[in-house]
This record gives sequence, structure tokens and C-alpha cells, in this order.
Amino acid sequence: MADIFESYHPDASAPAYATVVVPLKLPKTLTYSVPAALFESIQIGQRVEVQVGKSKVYSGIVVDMTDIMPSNYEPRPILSIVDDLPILFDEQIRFWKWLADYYCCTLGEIMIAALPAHLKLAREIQILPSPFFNPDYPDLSHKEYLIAEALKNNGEMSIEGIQKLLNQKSVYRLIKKLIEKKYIFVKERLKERYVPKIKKYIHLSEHLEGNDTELNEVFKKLSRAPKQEALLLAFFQLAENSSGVEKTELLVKANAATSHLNPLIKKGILFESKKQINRFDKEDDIDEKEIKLSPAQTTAIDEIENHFKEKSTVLLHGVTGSGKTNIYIELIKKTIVEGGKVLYLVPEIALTTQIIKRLIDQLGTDIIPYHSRLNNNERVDVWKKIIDKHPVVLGARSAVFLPFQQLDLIIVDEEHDSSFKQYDPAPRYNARDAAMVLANIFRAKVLLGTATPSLESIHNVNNKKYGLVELKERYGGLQMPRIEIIDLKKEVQIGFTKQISAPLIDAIKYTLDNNEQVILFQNRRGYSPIYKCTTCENKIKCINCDVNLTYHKYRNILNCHYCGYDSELIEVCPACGNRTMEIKGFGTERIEDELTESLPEARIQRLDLDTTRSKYSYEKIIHQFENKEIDILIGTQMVTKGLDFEHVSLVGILSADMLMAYPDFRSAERAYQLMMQVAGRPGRIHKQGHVMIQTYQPDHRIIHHITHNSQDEFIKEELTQRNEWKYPPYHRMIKISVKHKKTDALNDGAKILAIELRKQSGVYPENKKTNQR
DNA sequence: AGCACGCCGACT
DNA sequence: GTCGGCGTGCTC
Repeated sequence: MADIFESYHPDASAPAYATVVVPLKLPKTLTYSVPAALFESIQIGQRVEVQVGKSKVYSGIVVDMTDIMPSNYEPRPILSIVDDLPILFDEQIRFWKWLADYYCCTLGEIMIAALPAHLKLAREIQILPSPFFNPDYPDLSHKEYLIAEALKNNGEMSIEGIQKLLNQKSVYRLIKKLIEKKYIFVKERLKERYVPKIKKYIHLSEHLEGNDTELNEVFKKLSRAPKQEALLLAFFQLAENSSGVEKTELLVKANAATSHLNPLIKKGILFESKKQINRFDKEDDIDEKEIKLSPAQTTAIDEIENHFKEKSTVLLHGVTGSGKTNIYIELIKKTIVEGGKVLYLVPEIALTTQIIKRLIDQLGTDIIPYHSRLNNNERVDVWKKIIDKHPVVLGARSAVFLPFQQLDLIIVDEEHDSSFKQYDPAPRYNARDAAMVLANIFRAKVLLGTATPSLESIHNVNNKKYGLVELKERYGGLQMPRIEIIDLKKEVQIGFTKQISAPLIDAIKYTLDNNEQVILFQNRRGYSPIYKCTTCENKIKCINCDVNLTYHKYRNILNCHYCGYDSELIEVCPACGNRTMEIKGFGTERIEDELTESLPEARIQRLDLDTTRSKYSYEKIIHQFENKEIDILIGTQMVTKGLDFEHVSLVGILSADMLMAYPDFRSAERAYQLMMQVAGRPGRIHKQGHVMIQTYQPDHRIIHHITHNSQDEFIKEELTQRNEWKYPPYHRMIKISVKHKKTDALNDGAKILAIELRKQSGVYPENKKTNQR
């Protein structure tokens, strides 16, 4: 990095300019001049403090340097350099540029997504006394006087300081008044929000070190303070070397409080030191677990390594329960033994503490986790760990942004999973695809693992871009589950009116009688997804989204699952005025109700977004289910993600039709993947599991392929259709959203855009796709 | 994201 | 006649 920089400065007196990215959605980067004082130290990848616009100061990132002065404006100077060392490297900047280009967004938007919030410094207002300010002014209120006095003493103050001074939260009005009176003015300053974790250590005073006679004196004096004496004794028991004893550990050991420790410090017997630590420094012991690889797994590893000799990407297609994780662990071990670095990507939901702990034990090395549940300080600590070249990261999609300097292997588990794709805020990236680009930048190898490969990956295997390794048998000789289809048309003929058919209820009862567990899958949360008027068929929709509102019985509200909007229950139809509103359709909440009615003794729990809102609730439910404190788990997609439950022998898919009828070109692929993933849950330990699928379309081709275990044929069929319809992976799609407040202007604009696009792109006009939002 | 510039309704 | 509403455009 230093060398590259030198080349920009053959002569230290030459003007230097830096291209800086700021966390704003700007169409282009901004160029600032580098003050002579910063010439020596400024580096690409560093954070710098810059002014943007009239009064805003941001921390931006230097992404480029040049000697060429901009011709049409006078650049502003960089105010300061925030960190001594870069927080990201050339590879990340190349990666950012690729993402911005490919996903049609700005570098600023990438920066917003990539950096932990605490590396994007907050702006803090500083209050300064104005030159005209005289605290003796007679027209000051009491509070104003307090502020004036404090300013006289401190020179400047933060808002927080003033809040503390007055012991009240609302100080803005006061400040505004003082500004109006021209007694004070405000200045912006960047504030570091990252709080490093500090550990306190207790040491023995130097003059007592090895001085037994004086120590005896000390103990004698302490005989009347038994708590303090016990504390000092505990200290000597814990202190094996001179590096000190951790304060909390000492207090726990001596069963004492800080109030007992402080006198010892005051007397000069002990002293305290502080050390900044990383929240992810290894503390727990690793209970290393040996993994026994099956012959099939050993062969698969050989095959993967062989492919890697000529191909950079390998697709590992292994049936559920074939033990893909063992293969990943073996490959990670091999990589880090040689000093390699590994990025292991998994869908967000799979990152529970239990899974991370299990992986650490199996790998025998510490793994750093990176996911959305970390708080901002923890994220910065991970960032620092990676800058310090920690060998293994286990992360959700945003982990691709970490500041790697070297990468040798990237593993993408559940490669097909749609949660690798970010939809809403830009950048709308797919972490699996982005990982490929990242691997290319680092010349790393990529292993994509899945039981149900995405059509994109299969396509890349077919055209020889990826190597393919298959695992067709389950680990430990497990049998594939028995799949049974329940024809709901027939059930209706014999009087079925509910959501759970008689055969399924019987199977559940049988399973519970055998002291085994059940998972029911219904891909919709809430009580019922439609709330409509029976007189005029009017459905209640979200005021923002044009999406049907879902009725939530527990909260007794209507909720939009798209934007989160809540509405009170409407009893009179807003369209026709009749009191004939009615719920229609089934979500997990309603299934739970129905099941409680049929099986009152069963312990039932829901696992969906609504029951897992709080921080550890997901892990809690999973834990209870593992401990057999729950008999039946009703869940949405959440139950499909790589959870292994020993005692689950029955899985019910309540409505295959709901999955298959989704209006999206990928719906068949998704439905197939989802059902296969759910079907892979049971029968993990002793015997063959049982999967029951309820559907009104037992002859549907997806159902056919699932029951006949004909994944290859299904993929072939899907690919043929995709090709015919000019869909991915054969063609690429871009979604263009047109927005306007006025419907007419929106329609007109969209029409003009469509005509222009057809003209210029030559995309055939009969394939009309409109997206309005 | 902010903030300034700029053009149309309810007030002194 | 002005204060202020938020629509539009710019930020080195």
C-alpha cells in the first residue's frame, strides 16, 4: 500500500488530491485536497474527516489518489485522518466498485451497507460561547445561566454534557433560544461511537513482590478485616504469574464486592490496571471433537480437491443428512493448517450460538461469527479481528464486506437459499454471487454446498464452469424418509373442512404416542392472510403497499407483512358499508388454534417471525424442542434451515399448493427446494422418517418429482422452461421500478420508458412485465 | 441524507 | 404585501 502511495508523490510538495467515498447516495465520488501536513501519512482505505455541503462533516474513505487538480472547482481540504491504519484494503475497494457497477448503485450506498455503524462516525454538535457572550447579561434564566457558567469554564460542550448539567433530556429548545439571542453558536465534530471492551486486572504492588516479611505484616494487619484478608488470599491463589488477576474473577472467587477490594488498593497493597480487549478473543475452552468421515465423505473431499486444481468453484450436491458440514470442516482444517484464510457463509438463521459452538468444537479452532444479531461494538471487534488476519469467519451475507487481506477458501452453505439475496435497500446483491467475485479478486476457491442446488449453479455445472461433486447417501446409513401425499380433494369429498386432514391428525397422534416429535410447515404467519367483505368481496389492503393485510388474532390487528403497517380491526366494509367482514385463509397462528382443539394435551409451539422477535427467542424455542419440552413445532420457512432434531419422525406440509402458486418465475424451484428441505428434517437417528404433504393437486409435476425422488428430471424440466421463456439462468433480468405520486404521470412515464427500452434494447415487446410501487 | 433555492396559499 | 409550505437539485 505504501508503495502505491509513493508513486503518487514523487515530490512531496506536489499537490495531491484524494477521491473520497462518503456514506451518502451521491452519483459520483468527491475529490478533496490533501493538506501538506497529511502527505506522509495518508493512505488508501483510511477514514478521513471531510466537509460535505454547507455544514456537514462526514467520515469518508479514501479510495484513490491523484496529482491532477480538478479543473472546474477548487477542492476542499481533508480535515483530518481518523485512523492511523487503513480499515480496508485495495481488494475491498475493487470489490465495492464491482458491486456498485453490477448492482446499479453508488459507492456511498455500498459503504453504508459494508461498514459497521460504528465505523461510520456520528456527527456531534459542540456548543461554543459566541464572542459577544457575557455571562453577566441580566436577561438569562437560571438554566441559561448554568450553561453560561459551564461554557465559561469548559470553552465548549456537547449536547450530552448540557443534558447532564441540567439533568434533563430536552435541551434543544434552550439551545435554540440561546442561538437566537446570539449568545452561543454550534460547531459539528465527528464522534467516535465505538466503545472498546475494557478488562480490569488486579496486581500485587511492586514493593511486596517476593517480599515475604512485609507480606506477613500485611496479613497481620488485615486480620481484623476478614473480607479483605480472604480477598488477598484468593488473589494469591489465582495469581500464578505477575500478569495479574482478572478483577471479576477475583471478586467471584473471594465472594467479595468492589467495596472490599478498594481499601486494599488504597493501602497500596494491590493496584488495578486496564487493558483493552477484543470481544472475540478466545476465552472458552474448545472441547475438541474428532469427526469420523465416512468413505463417501472422504471420496468427496478428494474429488473437490481434484476439481480445485483446474476450477475455482465446485458445487457439492449432497442429499439432506449426507454430512456436508463434516466436509466443510475438513477442508477448513486443511486450509488453515497451511496458513490459509477461510470465509464460511451461511443463511442468517443458521447462526445460532449452539451451531457456532459445535463448529468451533469440531474444527478445534476459534471461529469468528459475523451476523445481524451482533451489536455495533461487536461488529467493529470482528472487523479488527479480520484486519489482524484471523483465519476463519462464519458469517451471514454481509460478511463478504469484511476487510480480508487474504482469502483462500470461501464456503457457501445452502447455496440455493434466497436469503443470500438482499432485496430492499441498495445494494441489492446476492452474497453467493458476490462471493464469487471476491474469490476471483483473491484467487480463492469456492465451495457451494446444498441438497437442492439452484438452477443457476446447475447451469454453471452444465457449461463446465463449476466442478460437481455428489453425495447420494446419508451419513451413518440413514434411510431417506417415506413421502406420502394426501389428496385434499378426496378429503373434502368425505367432509373435510379444516386445514389438517384426518390422516395427518392420525399420524400426529401415532407419532406422539410413540414419544416422538412432529414438525408442521405452513409458509404463512399470522392468523389468516385475507380479511374481506362477504357482500362485496372487497379485501382490506395496506395503505402503503397494495398488499392484503393479514389478521393477527393474538394482537387482534391487521398487519402488512410487506412494510409492517398495523391497522385496527375494521368491522364495517369501507367499500359497501356492510358489517360482513370475514377472515379467509390460514396462517401458523390459525393452525395452532385448530391443532390445540384437536389435540388438547399436546405441547404446541409456533416458530415464525412473530414468536422470534426478541433476541434469543429463536434459540430458546429450538432448545426447548431439542429437549422434548415441545411435541409439535408449527413453523414457516424457519423450520427448514439445517436444524437436526433427533426425535422428529413426522413432518407435515400443510399446503403444498400455497407454495406452488407463487407468482414468480422461480416459484417451482423455490417450492421444490422448500419441500425437499422440510422433508429432510425427520428420521435423523434411528429409523425412517415420515413426510406427509397435503395438496389439492396430487398430480402436479413438482409433487411427482418429490415423491419419485427425481431431482435431476425436475431440474431438466425447469431449465427447459426457463430457456423457452427467456428467464435466468439463460437470460438476465433487471427490475425497473417507476415511482410517482400521481398515477397518470406514473403510467405515462412508465409507458414512455417501456417504448424507449424496447426500441433501444431490442428486447421482444410481447413479454410485458410491469412493476409498480 | 441534509440543506438551500424557489415558487404558490393564509396571515399581519 | 410577507411567512412558510415542501418540490427539486446539489454536495468536491
